[in-house]
Amino acid sequence: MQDTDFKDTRAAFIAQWGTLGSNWGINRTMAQIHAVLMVAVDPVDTNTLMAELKISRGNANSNLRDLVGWGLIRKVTYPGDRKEYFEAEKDVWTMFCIIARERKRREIDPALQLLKSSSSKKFNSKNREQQLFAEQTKALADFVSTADLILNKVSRSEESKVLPFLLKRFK
Amino acid sequence: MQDTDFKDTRAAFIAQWGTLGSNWGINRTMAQIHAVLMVAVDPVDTNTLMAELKISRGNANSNLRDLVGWGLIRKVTYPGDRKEYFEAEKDVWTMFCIIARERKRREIDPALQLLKSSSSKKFNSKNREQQLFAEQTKALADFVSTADLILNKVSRSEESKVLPFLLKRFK
DNA sequence: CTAAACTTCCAGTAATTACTGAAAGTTTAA
DNA sequence: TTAAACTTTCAGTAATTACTGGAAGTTTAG
Repeated sequence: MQDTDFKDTRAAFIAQWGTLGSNWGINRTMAQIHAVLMVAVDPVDTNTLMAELKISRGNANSNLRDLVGWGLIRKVTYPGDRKEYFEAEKDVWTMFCIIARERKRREIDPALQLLKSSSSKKFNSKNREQQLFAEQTKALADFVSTADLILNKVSRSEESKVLPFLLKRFK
Repeated sequence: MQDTDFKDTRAAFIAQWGTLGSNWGINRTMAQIHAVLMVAVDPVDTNTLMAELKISRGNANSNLRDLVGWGLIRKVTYPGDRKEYFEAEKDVWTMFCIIARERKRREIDPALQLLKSSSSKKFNSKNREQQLFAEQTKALADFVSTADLILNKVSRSEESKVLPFLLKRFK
């Protein structure tokens, strides 16, 4: 493959990863930085990212901070070099587990708490509206709890144990 | 439960459902309309939604259209009444399957197509950068394919067959 | 201590996304 | 065929979210 073709392929991948992210509530730039780091042979410094993605220092800095916060990338420093470099977790299963756990913590847990507290109130059983509300929030709470439990457990398992098993069961 | 308390509980639920939606790339209003309809005893008309959520006719109309497009709600009309009413699919498992299938179709499929085409290019095996790119996009493509396959199969199963099984296996 | 090399913060601005409201369109009943 | 009752569209605007760039902060070497 020619270098120019490779550049195009790589650029398309980075762009698409950005789109995917933004469809799932993650900002485009953050997802793109992640994409660049995932396919980088060596750790990359801020200036290089700024140049590659044409973004400002502030933007790069804050998205890098967020990615470190997620645990999807880490800072790397070399002795005698003051610059910070960044490298991504490259193992796809590990990435999946990190994302699953973080989204659980940040979004599912609070929602679940509200669903549980909503559904466990003392409702007026003579009131059809209250009854339906109780039923529906209970059903949602149960579903989310169960899904959460499963995801939780799956994301603590080894890929080699979970995926082959699920595939066999559901393929 | 007093009516005023119930109103608060219901309002908190609707607000939270909106937040949850917006964290997952679905606009707040659309999620809130969905919440209102999920806990509504009878089908609801546009004017009622506009009043409850304090939104304009245009906003209500376009979000209702989108929800119908997702298959999460449907139009209901009554003979001799010109107004359109809307009711939500209330079964939680059915909702989950609808959402899973739609997001697959709209987002996963296109991403997967790019990942597959990226990873299957003829790379220069002497070039370390191209090699890593090939490996990484292949790993992503494989993972997404597998996850997609599983989700696909799960979302076509009956809740009563899937969840108890998964729970038993992973609890 | 001081300056160079770098990182972080943040007020202001740009870009994106969502919403409004009025006008145009549609359907139905008489 | 008309007008009332309703739905849809869309240009303009508001709200939200993301980004820029410079100023302030931090670290390190000499």
